[in-house]
Amino acid sequence: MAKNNIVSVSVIKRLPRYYRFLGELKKSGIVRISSGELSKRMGFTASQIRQDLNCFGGFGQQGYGYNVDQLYREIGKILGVDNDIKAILIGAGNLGKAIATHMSFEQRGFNLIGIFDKNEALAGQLVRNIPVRHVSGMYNFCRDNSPAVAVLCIPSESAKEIIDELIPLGIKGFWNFSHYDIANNYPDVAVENVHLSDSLMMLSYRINNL
Amino acid sequence: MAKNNIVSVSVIKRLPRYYRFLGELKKSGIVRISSGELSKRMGFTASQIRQDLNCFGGFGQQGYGYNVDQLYREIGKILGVDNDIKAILIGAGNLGKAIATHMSFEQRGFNLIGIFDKNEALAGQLVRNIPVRHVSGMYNFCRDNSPAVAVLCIPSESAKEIIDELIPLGIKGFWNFSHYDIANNYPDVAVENVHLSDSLMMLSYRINNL
DNA sequence: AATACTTTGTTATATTATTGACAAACTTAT
DNA sequence: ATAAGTTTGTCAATAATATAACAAAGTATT
Repeated sequence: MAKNNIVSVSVIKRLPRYYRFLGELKKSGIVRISSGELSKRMGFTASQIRQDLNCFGGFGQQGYGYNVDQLYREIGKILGVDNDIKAILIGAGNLGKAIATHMSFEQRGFNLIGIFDKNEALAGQLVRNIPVRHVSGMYNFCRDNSPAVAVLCIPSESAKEIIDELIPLGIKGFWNFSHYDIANNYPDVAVENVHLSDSLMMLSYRINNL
Repeated sequence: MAKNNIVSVSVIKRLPRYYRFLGELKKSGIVRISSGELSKRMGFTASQIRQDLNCFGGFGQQGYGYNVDQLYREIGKILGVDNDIKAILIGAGNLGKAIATHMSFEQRGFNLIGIFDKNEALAGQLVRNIPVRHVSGMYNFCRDNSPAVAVLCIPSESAKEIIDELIPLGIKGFWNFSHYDIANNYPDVAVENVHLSDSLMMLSYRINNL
């Protein structure tokens, strides 16, 4: 009973959080939950929860609520956690290495298949059992393996150049940790900017205004 | 001419981005800019830019626009980039080490003074020239150095315990990379949740819905 | 089987955020 | 000094988002 209406970003942003909380509930052995109870635990209003979920279909049942396991899997499906999207990571500095080793890519529907850096000295080094390659090999690698996503852990100066190289190679999504703002003007390309510095500055603002 | 009205989060979220773009403009040697020109470069409407800036004061001048350097410094002041907030980091795993070495804390108003981990084996190891300490020493360290911010790079299981230990020790802000959702129910504590997994899942959603 | 209770899906309302419009104030050029 | 051209700050209009309200459809209990 999935609805084909365009779902607003405000709703999409909350989906991973639902997924996280439902995962916790599952672990606790809770099998059913009402929007009211979820509301108390998550800090959203029950009304918002029901409305959010209804963007994708009627997963609940009157008088009963939602089945935790079913809802968990439905949201997982919406978020594509069972996909197997091939991804490459560019920039094997501190952050790049940490993202490569720290993130559970498989659990989120991704498969990290290649790591690149412009520094020749890093070539051959293993990160998460993946050999770091020099960026000069990126073209051939993409042609042969056709990854769909690029994780950018590079300085902002290199960003535009790398992006312009990757899009013709078929990259459909960027997970961007660089300081550079990827303009959302590439058609049919998904962009998720992380901007850790922005986040830190917002914390700074909030502390100064407590 | 600063306004004391409560500024909405939607506005606050855009401030670091303004700061970033103004920094770039400064580097390019541009000394004045109109909201219209900024609008083209940043992808916000000119109206929004003017309204955002006016939450904090009238920084512009009719017929002229905004002075890039002045505006840059004003926003910097609002974001507290010249502060010297003492911070500690907990969790010296892959991500913790990367955040410690990668982030320009000083440029954002922070001063990283201590790193802690529950793993005894890491104790003494230098990260960004700061020795990793065992978490058992956190109490004394905070009493003696009174940091105001804690960067959490720990597993979600440990999060609640660590938070409950740190708040009585005077921590006023959390930069939270753990999977745990810090409820915003601690009075006078600022929280900035990063949730990289959520971000990755949103990218997944977007790619699946291109 | 009937009644009381729960809880959803959905529509209506309220709130918040963004965009548009324009007078007032300044700049620049003549 | 004057006139023409910019561009802000602000108010008004529109759009987006979140909350509240409630009938319909179920569950649980007797």
